[in-house]
Amino acid sequence: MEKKFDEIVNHLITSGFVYPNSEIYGGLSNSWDYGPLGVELKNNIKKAYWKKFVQESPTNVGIDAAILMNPGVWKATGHVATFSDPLIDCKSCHARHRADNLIEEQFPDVDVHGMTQEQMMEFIRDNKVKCPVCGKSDFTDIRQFNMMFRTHIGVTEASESLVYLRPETAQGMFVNFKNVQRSSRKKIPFGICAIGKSFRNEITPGNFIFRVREFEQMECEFFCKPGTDLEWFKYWKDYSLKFLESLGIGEKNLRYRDHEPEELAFYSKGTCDVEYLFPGIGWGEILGVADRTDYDLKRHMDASKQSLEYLDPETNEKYIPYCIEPSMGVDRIFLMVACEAYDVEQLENDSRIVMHFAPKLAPYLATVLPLSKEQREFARELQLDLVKHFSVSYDETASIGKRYRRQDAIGTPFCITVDFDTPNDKSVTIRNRDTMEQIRLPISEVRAYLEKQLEE
RNA sequence: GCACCGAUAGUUCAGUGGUAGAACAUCAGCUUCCCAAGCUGACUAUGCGGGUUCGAUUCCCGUUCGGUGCUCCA
Repeated sequence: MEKKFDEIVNHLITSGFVYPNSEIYGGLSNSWDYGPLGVELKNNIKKAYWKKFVQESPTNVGIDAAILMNPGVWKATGHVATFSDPLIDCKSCHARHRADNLIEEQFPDVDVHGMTQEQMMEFIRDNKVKCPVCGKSDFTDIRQFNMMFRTHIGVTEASESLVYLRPETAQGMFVNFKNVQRSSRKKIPFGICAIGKSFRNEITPGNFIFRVREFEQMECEFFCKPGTDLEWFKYWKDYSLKFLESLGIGEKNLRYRDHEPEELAFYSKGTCDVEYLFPGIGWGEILGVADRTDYDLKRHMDASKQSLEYLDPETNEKYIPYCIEPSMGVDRIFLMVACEAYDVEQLENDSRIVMHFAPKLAPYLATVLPLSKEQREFARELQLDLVKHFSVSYDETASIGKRYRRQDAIGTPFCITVDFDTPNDKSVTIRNRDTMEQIRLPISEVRAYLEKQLEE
């Protein structure tokens, strides 16, 4: 059955995965909260990332850097200057344009990049640059849209205390390059990973949690010797794609997309996205692997006057490492996993929603259900025993069939039923959501069984 | 940011310038017990703020949120 994006969103909102932010006050645009099920799923995604990129990687280590950083960081990287667009509106038809693009398109010989905002405005006025939509030349002033959120340290709002909410976690890794290298005694090549919130004042957010202003990133800055960057680029590209596949995403719904030279970010020599085919929306970026070269470390060296060079102990060579960055959005992976898992099963007279999460991602790995309330004690005891090791819920209301369906709708892979025989044979029935198979297992073996399912 | 469209229980949908209905869901009781059974009952809604009016959920204005298109996407 064809999946509909709106229905998936609706299911996520009504069943406790995601809520509209500050809803009782009318909400805050493009802000979402994660509910009881959502936070479990999200944590499981992050756990899977950490396992794959840090714990199972012989080269990588992790850090957790602060959201607020010395503003010098963002001046050095070019984010303060470049991370903003000079936008201009046509007074006649209200179309919005980028001032630099307008000039570039109509006067290809002019070097817009060297122009200040005032110079661009002057140029547009003097040369009667036209609005490509209506052809008139009547524009508002240029307004800078800096995408970095600002706040202040201290109680006074003096400009000296201006700080930014980080627009990417990456810089926490770059500025800690030396600390990590020294304290962990890592040799090039090695990587630093982090999971954390980033903030961007997007002009046009939308599509549920796909593009939001506050989001969570999982990034890795992998440092290698200049000249080896291309092969590492390919390595992390493949590694990242395999990671997504390990979350249960079908191969046919994933693809690589190389960035064209003109769409490359200001720091990047080459970028390749991995995209997912969202139902009803189309291909959307899930992660990007970028060759950031030595751009960041070099900028930080220049600005901080600190050496971030690496001394190769074998060759006694000194160099600034190149950096390959696989970067992905937790919220986008969340949405992708939910879309992939969502399924509407047609039955004879009605239908039911089934979320086919991989066991390691499911909000609840299992639930314990007493067949009738007579088995309540046994069932509770088993559940309390299992929650020491897994996320396991309990439900005793309504018929057993209805309870199975509830668990299907939130993607619980295993239902453990305590029945009339359990007190005698000390066994329970485990139902598999995907195969619908039921097996009878002694209570003492349930834990090992679930353990095994998690590994697969 | 601009233009257009929309907003009624948790969900899907009725309806009305004069007491807002249903189904499903949820909860409780009875009953049954391995895939949404049944019966009885309970809970819950006109996004927010103004205006017109004797009276507005309904008409008008603003706003918020969402959707679509444009623009943008480091």
